Amino acid sequence: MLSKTKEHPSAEEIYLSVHKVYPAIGLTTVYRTLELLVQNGLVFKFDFGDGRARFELSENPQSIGHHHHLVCTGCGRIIDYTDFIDEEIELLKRTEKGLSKKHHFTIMNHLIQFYGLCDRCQKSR
Amino acid sequence: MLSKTKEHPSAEEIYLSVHKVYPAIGLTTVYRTLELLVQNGLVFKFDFGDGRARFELSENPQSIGHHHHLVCTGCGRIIDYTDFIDEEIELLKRTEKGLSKKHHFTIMNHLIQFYGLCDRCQKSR
DNA sequence: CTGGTTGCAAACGGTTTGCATTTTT
DNA sequence: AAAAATGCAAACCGTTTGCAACCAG
Repeated sequence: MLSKTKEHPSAEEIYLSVHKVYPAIGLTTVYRTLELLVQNGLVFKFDFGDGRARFELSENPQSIGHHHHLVCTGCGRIIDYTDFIDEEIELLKRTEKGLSKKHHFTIMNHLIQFYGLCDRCQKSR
Repeated sequence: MLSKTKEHPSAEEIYLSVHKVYPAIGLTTVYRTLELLVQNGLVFKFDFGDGRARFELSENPQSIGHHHHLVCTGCGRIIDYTDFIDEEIELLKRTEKGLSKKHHFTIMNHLIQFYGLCDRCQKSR
């Protein structure tokens, strides 16, 4: 029913792609369905601060599901990085385990973002 | 000019508190000023996915400026945690250094969020 | 006089909601 | 027939923008 068309599709992008297959479906239904899926942990909802929510299926193999970004606070550019992931994952696993136990949370995903200024924005000041 | 009234105040909360001191100021000016400050790296802008942006001064001593949260995807509850921070900081410092060099980013802050279901939301399903 | 800052009100854009209709059981 | 799901249009709400008034140099 939900095809994975993009890395982090927005609700509207999901609507458009689903609409191709089921032209009868409306944007409202997409929103309502997404809300359900998110509440049941089947889909994750992220917010990169660009005004629209992003969604992603959580059925991925473990190796995926890491959301590590560099966000430029000057121009809003977002860079996905994959460096140092191994070390990070190792620590994150431990941290998740500890946090789950202590706060009685079932952790299903995580988001790591570094904020700063990209090369372009550093020069332009 | 900007008083630090809360951990992560929204634009409107900032407006209200500034407005008490300078009743002449308008919400628009707050937004415009915040945008400037964010672009110059003096203030950080976060998004917890609740529809409004959150801001925080970046003039803090280094030990602060860590934004580590547990976010419940069921009910939206946000828990600030401080466990495992030391280990994380150690890794983050290394990661930041590497990323800065490789992507020519000046990293000034970071955000770590774990998504999952809190104890309440696990039961209610 | 010129350029920048401000507040107000209107516009904007993604998301949510009310409600009548359709579908499902 | 009752309950659930759907689409449409309107409402919502945080944020942005156009514009005229105001202020600074």
